Amino acid sequence: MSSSSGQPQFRYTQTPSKVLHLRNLPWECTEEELIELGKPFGKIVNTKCNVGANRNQAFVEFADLNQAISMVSYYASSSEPAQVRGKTVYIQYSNRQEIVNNKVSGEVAGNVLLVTIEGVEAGDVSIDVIHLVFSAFGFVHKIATFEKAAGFQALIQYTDAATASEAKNALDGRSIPRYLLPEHVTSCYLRISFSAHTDLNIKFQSHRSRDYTNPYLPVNPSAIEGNLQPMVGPDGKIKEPESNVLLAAIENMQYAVTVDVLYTVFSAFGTVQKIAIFEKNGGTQALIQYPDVTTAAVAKEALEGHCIYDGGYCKLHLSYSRHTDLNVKAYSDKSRDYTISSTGILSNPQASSVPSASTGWQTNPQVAGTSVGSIGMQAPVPVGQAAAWDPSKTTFASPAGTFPGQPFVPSAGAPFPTSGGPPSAPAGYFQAPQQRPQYGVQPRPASGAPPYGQPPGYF
DNA sequence: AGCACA
Repeated sequence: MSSSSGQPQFRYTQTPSKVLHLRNLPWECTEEELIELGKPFGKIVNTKCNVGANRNQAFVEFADLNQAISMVSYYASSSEPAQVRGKTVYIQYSNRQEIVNNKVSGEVAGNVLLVTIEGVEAGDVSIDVIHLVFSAFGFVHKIATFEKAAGFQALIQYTDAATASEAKNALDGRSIPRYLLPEHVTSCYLRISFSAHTDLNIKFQSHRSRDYTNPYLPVNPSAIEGNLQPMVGPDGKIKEPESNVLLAAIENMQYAVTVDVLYTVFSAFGTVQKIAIFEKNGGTQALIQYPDVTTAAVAKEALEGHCIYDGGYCKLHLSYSRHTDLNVKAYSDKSRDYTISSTGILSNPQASSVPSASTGWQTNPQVAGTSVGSIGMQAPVPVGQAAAWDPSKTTFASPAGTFPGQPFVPSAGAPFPTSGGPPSAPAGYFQAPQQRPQYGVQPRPASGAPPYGQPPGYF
């Protein structure tokens, strides 16, 4: 029955809805344009474009009813009509209270992108390359990569949906630049949709996932990076290749870090063959040699960013050295060679001449990009300071060799229990080892610290 | 210029 009387075809007094119905939109009006239009009035949580026979209608849904009311009210009394691309847009409340089943998942704009990288295997594109590519559009908060039936995929979290949309629009269907890819990769197309996620839960920094907002997130010890390709850093530079020798830059060195201390810390992961400590660029660095790359990699992953002492003291930044075999003095206050039979060392504890391990090392100044937080540790105790006190410490002007008879004990030379610690429990090694009571050493700054025997308040 | 499930 056609009713010309009765209900009006269109209601002019519509019940407000947080969903607005837009008409007379330009051809293929995008969601971004709708968001742009409605953004001044509130938060748009959903849209539906290209509605109607002419596909020139749309719905936008605000988070709050009052936001929709404010938009309708504004344009009801405005002399300037709402416009998209210069076309006047007519706005009214929708007769529904929410947009239902707006789009298939993947079309709803969100701040997290789901990126499928076609034509490659997981090992072909590093997370650093992904980070580099997607950082062009804004700060990338987090990345998680995984392999599914669809192929190699990555979730990339931006600050907001607008940034994610920009990246999606620019990169969807495009290929990662060839120079960022291994040579055998011929094509590498990105298929990008929106993820339903809003905040990724990254548990570890690893070769599969990153949280760039949380530098204190621990590195996953089991996530050793593959050695297939030279890794490209976030800045596009090639990372140093793996090595059995680690370069440790020691930051915030408030307490003395001696050969013995380093030996203890790094022995938790395997046999330490050689150690050399030296000054570089005003800071203290050390080279630690393991028998093999794997051990070094485990130690690097586990220790990077951790502090030898609680309170942020003596923070380690580890990278791979270019060295493979250190040429160090068997025993000095700055170096140790544990591969040499201990008997010979004992017989000649090197009483005279200034130790010179601080020179002659080509060192790699770059430190690993990821900085990770300290692990829980007890009060800063300058362990090892007594047994391996460094007399040539920068500001303390004591001539080398004048320190009386260091009770050096080789191999067991670390002044506290060493070795045998399972790599899975490096934390135990950061518990400040027991102090040697006979020395009565109290924690004190390494720089300018008096040797044992000096009273406190020496400065 | 006028309400969307497919």
